[in-house]
Amino acid sequence: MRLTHSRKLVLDIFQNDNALLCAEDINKKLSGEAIDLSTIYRTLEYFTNKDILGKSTIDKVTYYYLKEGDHHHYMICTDCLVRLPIECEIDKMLHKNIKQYKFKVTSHDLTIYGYCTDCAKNHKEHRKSHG
Amino acid sequence: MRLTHSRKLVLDIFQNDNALLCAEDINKKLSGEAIDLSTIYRTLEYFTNKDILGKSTIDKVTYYYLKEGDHHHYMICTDCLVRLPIECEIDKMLHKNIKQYKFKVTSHDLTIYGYCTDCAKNHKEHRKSHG
DNA sequence: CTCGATGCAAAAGATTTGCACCCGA
DNA sequence: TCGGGTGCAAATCTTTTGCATCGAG
Repeated sequence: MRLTHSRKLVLDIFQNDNALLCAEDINKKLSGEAIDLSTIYRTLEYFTNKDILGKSTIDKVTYYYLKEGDHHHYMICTDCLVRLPIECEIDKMLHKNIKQYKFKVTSHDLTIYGYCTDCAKNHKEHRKSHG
Repeated sequence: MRLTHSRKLVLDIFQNDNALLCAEDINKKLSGEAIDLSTIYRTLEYFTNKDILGKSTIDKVTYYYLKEGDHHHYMICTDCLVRLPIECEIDKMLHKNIKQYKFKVTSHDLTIYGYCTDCAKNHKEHRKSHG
């Protein structure tokens, strides 16, 4: 494993910002020391193969995250895009389905959409002021 | 709702073939009576908004399916695209997260990916035959 | 020194959009 | 008739790839 300059930079970003990040996000966070987008993609692929990063696709865009711990799901506020992590109990939930169908699960996607406390409040006020 | 020629054709395809289909799949199945791809996309979007079709994304490609019944989630075989319906217990699973964060859920997406019994078997054989 | 890593530009592939024309209700 | 539907071409957007050069081990 070659620990090149680019790879260090990318890894640092994930370590300083424990979030879901897409290639473009990383590109922006590198404003000072630019890395080519294609290199970023290759680096993300590289770390994913090494099981250092995991990935999850939202709306045709692939987001990556540090694979410390289990996996991540979020409740996403569709107003302010804040992400609130949730504990995943999918495996438990699926248990009987998997048995019944003898299905071999390789991955799953789960995302919850809605409003966080603040945005829910604003929405109510907003709606009031409009009738 | 305007039931145009194109829309009838697309709907027919889903009714004759209860499967996951992407825009390109539909385009191919229309070999006789061609519809422009952009129209197919617009038609699929249209039916999705009308809640007649549901969609699910695999590998950056959006697949559509007839929405029989209200709230369905599926385990999808990424080899043969067969769909196995699963009972949704997300609300139960989220209960404590929602309380903790005071989050107002509006919707959620859940899809399970993996291999059905047959494809899992083929995969194993495939792997064997390659080493 | 060598081979993998990188930058650059261009390609690929799915999906969207602008616009003029067409057709179903 | 008229506003939504359609075809065509071009644009968009994310991601991938070819190739010459660079640099870590």
